[in-house]
Amino acid sequence: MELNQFTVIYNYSISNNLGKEIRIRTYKSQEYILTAGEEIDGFYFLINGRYFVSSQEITGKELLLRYCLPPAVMGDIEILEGGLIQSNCIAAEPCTFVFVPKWIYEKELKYDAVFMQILLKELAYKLRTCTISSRVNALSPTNVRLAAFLCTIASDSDSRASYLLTNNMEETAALIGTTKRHINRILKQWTDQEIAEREKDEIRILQWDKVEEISEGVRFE
Amino acid sequence: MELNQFTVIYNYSISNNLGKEIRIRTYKSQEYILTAGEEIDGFYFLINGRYFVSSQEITGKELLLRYCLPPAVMGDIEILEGGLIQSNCIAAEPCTFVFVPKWIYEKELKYDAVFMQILLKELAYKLRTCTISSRVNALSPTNVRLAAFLCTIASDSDSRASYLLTNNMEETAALIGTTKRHINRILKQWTDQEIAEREKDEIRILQWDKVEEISEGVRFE
DNA sequence: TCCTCCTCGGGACATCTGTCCTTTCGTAAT
DNA sequence: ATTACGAAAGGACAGATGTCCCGAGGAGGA
Repeated sequence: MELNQFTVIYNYSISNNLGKEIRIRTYKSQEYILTAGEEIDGFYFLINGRYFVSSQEITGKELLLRYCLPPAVMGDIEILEGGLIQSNCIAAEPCTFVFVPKWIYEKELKYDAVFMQILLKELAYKLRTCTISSRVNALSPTNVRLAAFLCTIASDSDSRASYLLTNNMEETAALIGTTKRHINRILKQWTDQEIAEREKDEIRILQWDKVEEISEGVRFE
Repeated sequence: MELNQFTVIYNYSISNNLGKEIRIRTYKSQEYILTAGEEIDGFYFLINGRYFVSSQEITGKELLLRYCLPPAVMGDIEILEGGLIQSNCIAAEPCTFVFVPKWIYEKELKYDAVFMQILLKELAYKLRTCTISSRVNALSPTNVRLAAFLCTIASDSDSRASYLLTNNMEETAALIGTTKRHINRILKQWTDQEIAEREKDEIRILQWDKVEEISEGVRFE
């Protein structure tokens, strides 16, 4: 898993006496890790926790782009293109990163095939999923997106029980490019049709086959 | 410009006697270069022409993702992630590519830092622009998107005369995630307000400052 | 010239979706 | 226990947007 990444960096750190330059950085839940518009200082390799990436319009509106689990890399676009930070990255739970300062990359890692392969895979993955969610958000109405979202998540983990927690609703809404209000509207329809039911602070899906059907086969992966 | 890419590949081709494996491939306007779901056979480096990339939903609906000018690379996601072709790539005008078979990449280029840097930059660029258009499409109403689109294009070339040709309308609509009908609706508003005017088969912007204003500062780059 | 076909602009309509606001409910402090 | 605050669900409304469709005009063939 994430050890691959760590291994590469670790090897470098000993073979080049750079161990003291590579740091572990930790963030509390909800803490901003990167802020759009600021200067990037290096690569961040997530080895523990979960963060989300959100992109902001000049107008202030915001779109949640994706959740990231280990292994994930922050800072790649910025360092490769030499620009400012593109998106806000916020810890969704306590997060631990291996931090590699930019100058180490410029001096050493830039010419390391293994390290570059890691970056390439990460970028290819991000680009593929970004393309998909862009397309899904643009083309499918919200109920399809919501169903597709649930099906996508459900195929990862397999506890097909209660995915939507009321707390997540706002984030879920942002992730599929809509509002909490509208999610509620759809959920109301579903509960009326007994596809789902509400409980204290969670929404339970009763008929996955219906949700599957609503999703029209659309997925986020 | 695109010679950088060609140079790397060219160097390899002589130093490794691979010249005969690297081919020039040409496509006619409107010809499919890559078709989603098929197997990828190598990298394609655009050295001449223009193509567009469109992504298709299972449902058949389609979203135009971007136009590509030289230098641009096709096949990166697929080869790096080892999957099938993700999107349709269609020549918008006659196109010339340098084609590098997959096995040459696997055997040689995979370990070449310069080649990998090219891929990294290309991927970073695509990811950045994909993120932006995803966000803009999701958050801004269509009139803002259209204005932003025009402003983005206008800042590239500088003939601020007649950007929207009636022929392009369908594509333009797909590119900003809407329908031709709706573009027409907006254009009607603009002509009523004398922001634009229609001519035979083109739309001329009369007041760029108004378009600028409508765009709310949103851009696709 | 006339007919046919095709495309384009735009009318009519339905519906999707966001915003604003009210009501309800639960929690925590007094 | 009571009160006050805040969060959540959902009603009402307006606006944005897609679909369907029709009439007009242009291009090409008979």
